[in-house]
Amino acid sequence: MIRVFVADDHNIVREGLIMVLSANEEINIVGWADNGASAVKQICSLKPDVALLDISMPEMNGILVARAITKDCPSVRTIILSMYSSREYIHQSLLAGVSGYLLKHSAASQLIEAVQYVHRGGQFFSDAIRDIVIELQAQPDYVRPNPVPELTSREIEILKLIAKRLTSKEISDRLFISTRTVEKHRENMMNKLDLHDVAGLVQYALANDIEN
Amino acid sequence: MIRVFVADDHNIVREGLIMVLSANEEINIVGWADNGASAVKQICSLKPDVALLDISMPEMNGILVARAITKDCPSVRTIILSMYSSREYIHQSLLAGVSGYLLKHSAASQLIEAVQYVHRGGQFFSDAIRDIVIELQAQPDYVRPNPVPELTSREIEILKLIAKRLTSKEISDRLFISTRTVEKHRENMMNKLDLHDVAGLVQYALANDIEN
DNA sequence: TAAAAAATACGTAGTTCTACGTATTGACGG
DNA sequence: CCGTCAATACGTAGAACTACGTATTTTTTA
Repeated sequence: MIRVFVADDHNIVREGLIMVLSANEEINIVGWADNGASAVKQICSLKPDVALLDISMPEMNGILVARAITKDCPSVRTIILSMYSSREYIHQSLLAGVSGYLLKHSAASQLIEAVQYVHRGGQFFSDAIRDIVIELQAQPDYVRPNPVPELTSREIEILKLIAKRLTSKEISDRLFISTRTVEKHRENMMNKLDLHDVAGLVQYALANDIEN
Repeated sequence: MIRVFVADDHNIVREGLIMVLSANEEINIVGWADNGASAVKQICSLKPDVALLDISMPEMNGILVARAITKDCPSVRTIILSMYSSREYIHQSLLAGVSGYLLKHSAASQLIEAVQYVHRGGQFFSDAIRDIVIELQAQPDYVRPNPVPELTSREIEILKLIAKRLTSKEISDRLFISTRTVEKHRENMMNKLDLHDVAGLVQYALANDIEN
């Protein structure tokens, strides 16, 4: 039996994943989570063989979860499950020590295959991203465990408003701080994330469930 | 038996949805599609009772599919399944004549419930969006079947570049046209879509699979 | 308690975008 | 052949953002 943990904040999607996985008699779902923090906590106590992690989750994204798992309970192998094949995500995932990266576009059979393969000690990547993985692993700086840039709570607060399309002026009015301060936070965030415009910040916010 | 059709381009997600739905003995999955165009074609020939439509799909997004279904085979009831609760999506969906709008955050049980409820002739909306629905339906202009704004091919071409974060200048250099022309296209798109900044355009592009 | 990080604020300069216009050309349909 | 639409281009004005700075206060942490 392969003991599997599933973390995805979209309930419908997660329950579907569990159904698909459970249909295979070799797989046993030992737990699930709908947010990153809870995933880390549970995974470290349940010690599943394989943890399937969605990237976009509240509290802590899947890549950060993988990083924490790799550090604190390296016996658990992690597979990232994502909608996006962005180079940056793949890079960060590799640095976080994942054993696989699957796209939600992949067939369900690949999901099973990936779990089995990774459980046997292999690495599994969707076709579409295999090339990128190889390329990244060949890079000399591959080892650099470039920490996923952390935003401060104030920055996140402001990012939420930016994601709602408020202007710096509107944000400063709402938070009773100066426009220049908002702009500075904006600037700091862009520096941390290596972004250069609002659209980038908004996308980052959406990709990391920084909303509401 | 309720005959259900599922359209979602993420294979893993779709197969999961089918598993979840099939587990209910009242529901029978009669078909599926991984893109909007194929969905329309199949739905109109299969005539399921209920069609579950993801918004973000290649070729044609779920809202456009719903619109086509409402027009060509109104006996089929449609439910939108989306990650986002954006006011605009909800508005467009209502105008497209959908019978329900579910968030992927909802529990799988809600999915079943929604299918059953809609099949019985009701409308089903996730909690988080019910308020918005009510508010929108109360608006005097609710009936206005504001056609989903169509972008011209040139506009889409430019939108792709905007989504890649090129500035108007960079785009104009690449397409050998004037910066002012690019800005005009930008302006026209924003008018059509009722958006007011780049981030909105980028999001629209992503939501409608206008990429690559 | 001393050092580091976070939040605050301001300056200046330049770039980019947004929102109003107008206008010409070519293509297509009626 | 006329009207409409798409694509092109330009003007002007102002708003908003980006990218460099510096600096003070508070909070957190080592």
